[in-house]
Amino acid sequence: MPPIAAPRGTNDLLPDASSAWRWLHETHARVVESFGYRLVDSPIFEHTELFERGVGTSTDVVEKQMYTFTDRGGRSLTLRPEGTAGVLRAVMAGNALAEVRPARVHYAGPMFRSERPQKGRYHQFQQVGIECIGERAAELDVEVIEAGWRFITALGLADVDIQVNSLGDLEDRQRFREALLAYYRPLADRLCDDCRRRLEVNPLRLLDCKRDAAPAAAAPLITDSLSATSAAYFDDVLSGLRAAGIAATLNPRLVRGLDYYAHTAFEYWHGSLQGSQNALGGGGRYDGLAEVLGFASTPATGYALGVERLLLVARQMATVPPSPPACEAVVCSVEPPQAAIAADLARQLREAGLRVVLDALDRKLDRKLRAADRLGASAAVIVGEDEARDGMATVRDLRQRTQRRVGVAGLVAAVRATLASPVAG
RNA sequence: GUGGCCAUAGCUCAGCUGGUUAGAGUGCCAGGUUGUGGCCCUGGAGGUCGAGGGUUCAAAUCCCUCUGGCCACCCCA
Repeated sequence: MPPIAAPRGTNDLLPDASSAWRWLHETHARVVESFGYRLVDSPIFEHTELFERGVGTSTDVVEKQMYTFTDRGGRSLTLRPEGTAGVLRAVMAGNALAEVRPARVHYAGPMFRSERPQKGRYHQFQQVGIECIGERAAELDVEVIEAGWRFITALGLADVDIQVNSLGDLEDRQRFREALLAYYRPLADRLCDDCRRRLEVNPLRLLDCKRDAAPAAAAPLITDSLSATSAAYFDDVLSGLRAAGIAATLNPRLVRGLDYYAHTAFEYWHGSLQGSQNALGGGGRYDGLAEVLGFASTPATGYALGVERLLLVARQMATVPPSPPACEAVVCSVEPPQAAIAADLARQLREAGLRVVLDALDRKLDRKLRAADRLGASAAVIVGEDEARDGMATVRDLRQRTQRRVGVAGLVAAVRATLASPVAG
């Protein structure tokens, strides 16, 4: 019988990988908390309706990418395909806005989409994100874009390309959609299959056809359809970005098709990401979402970033810090009779706050010291027959290859001193 | 969901147009005499060649199906 494999499109995080993840999550929390964002967590599954309404029934995500199941009460539940809808629901349901407005929250966790897996795209993937809920103001859009940019920069990823656009409000977009259709309909015969489908389903997507860029070149731009108010709002965002010293590329073809999106839309691009996965993540203003979910109309803005993609680039750029060693010290017995003493010394060191591995296995000391090396320990505590008899322990500095014998009472101090000693070479 | 490439030891890979007991490096375990490591030497364990079926005297090698990975597209993080 073949061993059971991991399900398709999932990843196991073994220790080296998970330390990279911890680094990323801690960096994200540190950066966005410096902007006053606080951590929230919402369920990994929700009522299917939340995503049908919150992501949009006609989108691919909802049409064919959701992991949906029926629970024992006959309710339809879905593993979350994205974070915003659930976090917004949680914040609104918890009435957090009654306390502080806007509410600034961040989150991190797994999302699920059953798309064909590829590098940087999985069935279960992780996102980190922030949401700023409760006010419509250009400066908040700028704040969100800046926070994401600072985070990516803190990971050591240079050359991030921020793409921004404005989708205007609902009326602007309606007007634009008509202009777009008026332009594209006469060209229908010359469009690729995908684009003919987009013409019906999601006209805004026509603009970034990858097969034939020619039709889009002369197409109308949303920026030309913006009302004076919307245009002014967008100008405020752009000048805010400039004032914050953030270089952003104006991209009039950057779109989001859903009705509850409004005004600012943006993506973080990185040159080393190829083809269809050029974005590290993106975000924008979604003033209409709360209402769609049945809550009081509430403006909001936020971003979501793909952890696998960030790490893909970080590994490529070699900015991921090395995994910390498993422990600081290894306690080795020399022969089986000293095993109990060694275990006791290990316990004392742990109680003093050190990270300690006990090696009381029945094998030769040289193997134990070699294993201690591989664990990355800086110190070894050796207990043999002599030490046991005299109530002593040998504390060895594995980096400097020096050692001294100390009384058991002075062990913690001696190990601490060894760990604090400078690394040779 | 559509199309293409791929799948050999824990890891990285070799194995010519089908031919006997499938190899290397690395890692792992052990030994190089008495309780001292990152190097070196020696030995050992570990693979039903992704799974199932077919062609053949003979399949890791050819054919089909499935599973998984990668790439392009759709879409997205």
